[in-house]
Amino acid sequence: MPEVSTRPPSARPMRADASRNRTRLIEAARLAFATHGSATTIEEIAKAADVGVGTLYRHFPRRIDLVEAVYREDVDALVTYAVEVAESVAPWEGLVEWLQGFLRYAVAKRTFLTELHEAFEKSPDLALQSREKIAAAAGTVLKRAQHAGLARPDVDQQDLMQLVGGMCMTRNSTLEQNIRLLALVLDGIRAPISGTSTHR
Amino acid sequence: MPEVSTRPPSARPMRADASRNRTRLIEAARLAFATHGSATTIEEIAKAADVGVGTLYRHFPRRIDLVEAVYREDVDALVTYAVEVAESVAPWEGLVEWLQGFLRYAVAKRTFLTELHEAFEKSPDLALQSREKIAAAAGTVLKRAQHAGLARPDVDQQDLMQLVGGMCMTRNSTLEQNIRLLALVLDGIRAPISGTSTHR
DNA sequence: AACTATACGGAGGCTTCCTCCGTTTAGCAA
DNA sequence: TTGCTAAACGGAGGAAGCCTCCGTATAGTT
Repeated sequence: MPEVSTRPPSARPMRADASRNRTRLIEAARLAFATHGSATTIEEIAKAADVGVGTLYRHFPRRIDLVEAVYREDVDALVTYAVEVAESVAPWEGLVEWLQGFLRYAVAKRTFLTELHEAFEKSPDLALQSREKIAAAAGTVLKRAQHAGLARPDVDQQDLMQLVGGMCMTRNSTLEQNIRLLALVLDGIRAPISGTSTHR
Repeated sequence: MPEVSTRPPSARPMRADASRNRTRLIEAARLAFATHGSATTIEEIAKAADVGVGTLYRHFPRRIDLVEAVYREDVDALVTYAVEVAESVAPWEGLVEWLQGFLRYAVAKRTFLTELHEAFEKSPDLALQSREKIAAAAGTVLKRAQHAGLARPDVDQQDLMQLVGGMCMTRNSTLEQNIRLLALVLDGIRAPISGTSTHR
């Protein structure tokens, strides 16, 4: 995991101080959002990173750019996790496990998700991009289960994430409740066993 | 539906001008939130109601109080709808119909829901109260289906609304997608038919 | 008609956002 | 090392929204 900037590689590489500040800003933002949610002020982040506001704005012209930088790493982690699961766990169990991992992430990052939700409102693009990545990850594990004949073929990753992602959006949901609801959803997704129903 | 204030009935009734302004403020807020979502400014609402900001703040000290006033009517309508459905439609079909009504509401009010979501963050109380009312409405239709043996008994109204409510929170969901997902959820909720599975 | 509790309005202070531009410095070349 | 300059820094200050405060107006009562 090289400490690399998110700039087009064509241009001259970023100056050392700039690159350093960029990193510190993202870390400061991550901490601040996790602590104060959407009540976080820009100045607060700049201060925590020991940098002037001007510098912050050059790196991240809009608040959402900062949110995105923080979020991107999380999304990548979820994608990686999907690949790992697909390589090491049986199809149906892999699907279940990844979805549970998703729920754990969502609950752990609750405070940050609030900020994220607001960011999505102003710039639908960010929502779209990350949504696609996550959907792709979900697709990885879902399709395996479908090919194995264990999940209904008429459900796609978009639907799945709309459902599972949605239930994380509500503030006062516990991990336990979400896991329980996931089980319900999975009952709806599981391919019907031909012949006798063995529900539960 | 009498045009009544939300004040404790013990005190002297509100002065006529005050009551009138209160009503106008709520209507202005409803329109503004529906149009501009959470970008709505307080001053904008006051102006639309043809009232000074001072007056607005006396009636609704916190932004959220205004949001709540608008929201309360919507919640009440959903509650009423649940009762109507319970009186005139068969148990399972009634459950389905009310939930579809809920989805229609959520999609139609999408812009307002954004504002609502932010309001919930700052004051969890509002979230709780209305959540309970909606859950009660859901309970009305859900319990009928359960008593008729058509819905799994181990699902409660909280879970149901967490699931169905959640999927409305995402910005880019269409009514069609939500209806489709609802069908999926209902498949998970429907009591298993003993003997042969007739899924789909 | 007079009285007063109740309500109104908007100027202004406060906070946060974001831009602009004078100052500093990293990195390079001689 | 020294000098040069493109790149980066920083924070003052204007813009915008939030909310309070208090002098003014009026509904409702006697």
